[in-house]
Amino acid sequence: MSSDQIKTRTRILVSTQKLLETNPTKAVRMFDIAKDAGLSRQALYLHFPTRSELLIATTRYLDEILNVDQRLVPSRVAEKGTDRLRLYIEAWGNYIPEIYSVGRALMAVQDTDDAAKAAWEGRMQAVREGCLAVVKQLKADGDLVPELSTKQATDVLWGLVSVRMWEHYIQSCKWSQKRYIEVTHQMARQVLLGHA
Amino acid sequence: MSSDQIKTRTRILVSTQKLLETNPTKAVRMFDIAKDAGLSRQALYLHFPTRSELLIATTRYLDEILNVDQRLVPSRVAEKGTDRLRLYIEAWGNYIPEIYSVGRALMAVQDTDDAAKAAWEGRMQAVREGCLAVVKQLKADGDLVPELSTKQATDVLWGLVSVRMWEHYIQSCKWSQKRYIEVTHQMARQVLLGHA
DNA sequence: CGTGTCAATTGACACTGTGTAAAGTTAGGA
DNA sequence: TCCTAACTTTACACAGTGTCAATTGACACG
Repeated sequence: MSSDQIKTRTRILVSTQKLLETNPTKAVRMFDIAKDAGLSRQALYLHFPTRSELLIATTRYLDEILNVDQRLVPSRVAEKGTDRLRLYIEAWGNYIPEIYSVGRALMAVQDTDDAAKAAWEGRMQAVREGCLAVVKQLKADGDLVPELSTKQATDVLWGLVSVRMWEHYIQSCKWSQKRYIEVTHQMARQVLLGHA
Repeated sequence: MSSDQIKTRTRILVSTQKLLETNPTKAVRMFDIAKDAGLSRQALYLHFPTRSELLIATTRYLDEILNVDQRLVPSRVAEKGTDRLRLYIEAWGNYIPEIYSVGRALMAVQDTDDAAKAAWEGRMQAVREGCLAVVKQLKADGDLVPELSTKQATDVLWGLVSVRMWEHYIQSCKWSQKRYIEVTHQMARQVLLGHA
């Protein structure tokens, strides 16, 4: 009974992710998701109160099955700040493409839905925490360029690793994921450490 | 007759800009614009075929009355590449806040409207041209860091001065416009020239 | 003075997509 | 056998965009 409910719910989440992934251009409607998950549009509302909540749940689900936390462990345990910086950019930067489709949909509804806005901002705030930790360690190591305050440095790094920047390099500039990581790392070093 | 038509059209454009500016949070509907411009919602369609076209026309109108081209002249006539870089960042970076409200609305409909997408991308492509010109001059001066190709350097500068980055620093990080310009300039120097 | 034209109005309607509501179906478990 | 949970079908409310037809009011021209 309960395990069956979980199955349907999961099926919906999987369908949502899949459709967002495969239709980067067209809008994915509740109807499309329902069809793909094999139930009626109305039945979706038995599991998720609104489209926004469904999108939010899908990002959470992705975070879970893709193991964000675990991916960030290597950077967190690095001893040197510079290593931590590199590992953080690699981990998060390589995670972005996996959540981008859903993230994009979530960003799109932020203007019309407060819950979606809060969810996405919370998500991004967590990224900022990661940046802050990196910056603090760089500072402790005496590697942080003196002109930048901790807040400024964090905000700068946060911007460099933002989803929008990834979007810019990958979509608008057609860079490879590999180059994106390299250049972002290079830029972060140059700006935060004052040299390559 | 004709001048009267132009007046109404302009009134609509002004209302559109004004409403987008004053309601950064809420969606501005055709009804709202019509009310503000003092005519019926349907009458808007006598001047603009769709909401997207209205938004596009509004950005063009803004470009015109705010004199983008003229603002970019100083950077274009600079003799040294480094001066050109600074002047470009100042001119464009200080222009962004003036078009942001409309640009934001235009970005928001890109998923659903191809014309809007093309218009905005064209707009951004023009910015890229500006970046390219800056990079070429830096390279001609021998000031460009050797690791970056012209394309790479252009894409990087393009990203640094993108509307999304401005949004990030001004909205998410609550930076002042002044600091935004300073830090962006600093970052551009560091990344493109290899030093501050 | 009448006529034509043009901007705009009013009222009605089609369409899309989200979300709600009610009544009925089906399968499994006590 | 009865109950319950999950789901279905049908129907509808609502918002917002875009279309259409008939009408009005002003103004210019001969």
